Amino acid sequence: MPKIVDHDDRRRHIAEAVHRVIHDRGMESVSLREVAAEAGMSMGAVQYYVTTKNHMLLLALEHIGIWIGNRVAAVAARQATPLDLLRATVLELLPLDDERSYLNRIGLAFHASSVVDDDQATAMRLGLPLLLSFFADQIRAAQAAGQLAADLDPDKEASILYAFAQGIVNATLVGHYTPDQVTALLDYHLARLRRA
Amino acid sequence: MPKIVDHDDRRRHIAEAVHRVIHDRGMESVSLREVAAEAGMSMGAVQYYVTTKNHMLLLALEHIGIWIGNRVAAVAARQATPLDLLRATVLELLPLDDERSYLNRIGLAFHASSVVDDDQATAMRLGLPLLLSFFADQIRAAQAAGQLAADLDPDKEASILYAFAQGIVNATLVGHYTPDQVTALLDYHLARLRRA
DNA sequence: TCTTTTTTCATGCACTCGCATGATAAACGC
DNA sequence: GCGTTTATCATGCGAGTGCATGAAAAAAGA
Repeated sequence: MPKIVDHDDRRRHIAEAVHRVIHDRGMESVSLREVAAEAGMSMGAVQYYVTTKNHMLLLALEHIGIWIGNRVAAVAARQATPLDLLRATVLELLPLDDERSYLNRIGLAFHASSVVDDDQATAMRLGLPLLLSFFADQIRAAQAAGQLAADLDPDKEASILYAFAQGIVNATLVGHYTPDQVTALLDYHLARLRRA
Repeated sequence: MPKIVDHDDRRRHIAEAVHRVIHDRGMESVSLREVAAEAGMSMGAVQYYVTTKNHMLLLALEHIGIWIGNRVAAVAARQATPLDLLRATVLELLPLDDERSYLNRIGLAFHASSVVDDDQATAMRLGLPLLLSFFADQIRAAQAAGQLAADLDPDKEASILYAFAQGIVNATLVGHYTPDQVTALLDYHLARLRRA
């Protein structure tokens, strides 16, 4: 039996190299050679695990989704009340520190790229309903616990909350908001939802 | 005296070709040759009006800003009350028909590109404060007219409204919302602002 | 017609791109 | 050791990249 390598590990290694290239030099700088150099392996080795450049990008997109999902799950496990959970989850999606900025830069790049690439768009849409229904569930729970006004439409509020977060991400990444302003905006909006 | 050409017209022609390339084939497909072909001129002619590829992109970005600004101004001139104006302006920014989708596709591409290019980011930030203060002014006017709750923070509401719009744009461009859903979400949010 | 100035164009250069190929290298049952 | 399978690598190919250059064309006053 021959040399055995952990393929998942290798793919993750490549995906992370793609992430760094996108973050540092932008989606336009992603090439097989550039990623190989960033990953510290030869271009041929990258090709062995990735059939095409598009495949490589899909891999990187998939890994971003998993990464964000894990972060959200980890934060969710730490919160007590539905409202805390909701707030913490939204904060987790915003570029409030280096790691979240890093994730959001890459996310925005893929967002734009997905507009033109159907496969990426399909992958992009995967996580969205999950997040929205998660938001809606927490809103419903918060209503049941008397933390949020009873007459709110949970699904619409979830969509608005997510859209708000995404819009803030866009604006912040081009340098328009500071983390403090972002947090203040979210809290202002959440405070509004407590009133009937 | 030699052949005289309207430079502004030529630049606009080039900028529009860039727009079409970005819309149809994505930011990655923008090249001097591709744009020249799209504009129906030789590559040398493009180079005569545009010193570098970056310059070409900045030109296209600038023209998008002007285009959107004109559309918003045109819509604004047509509305009666501050609240109608506010709603119509937000709707104007959303991808509710082909032309607005076209504009937003290009806008999103530049948004992502701006994260990595400082010059583009600077250009991108130009229009934002204008739009936000415009929103805030209309909110204040609507409050004065009794159309919106008096205890709203106009600046924060303006930021939230803009972020909401941008987030909806992102989600819609990857195929998540239909125009009807988008309009319903906006009206739901605006209705909330009427209550004290 | 000649000049002068503006505009256009074709072409060259050095480089990078995605992808394919064929030769090695590494690992381990036999 | 051998042989088989897995993994890695260097290299080549055609095409496309941004940018530079110098020649040609176009237009209108002299």
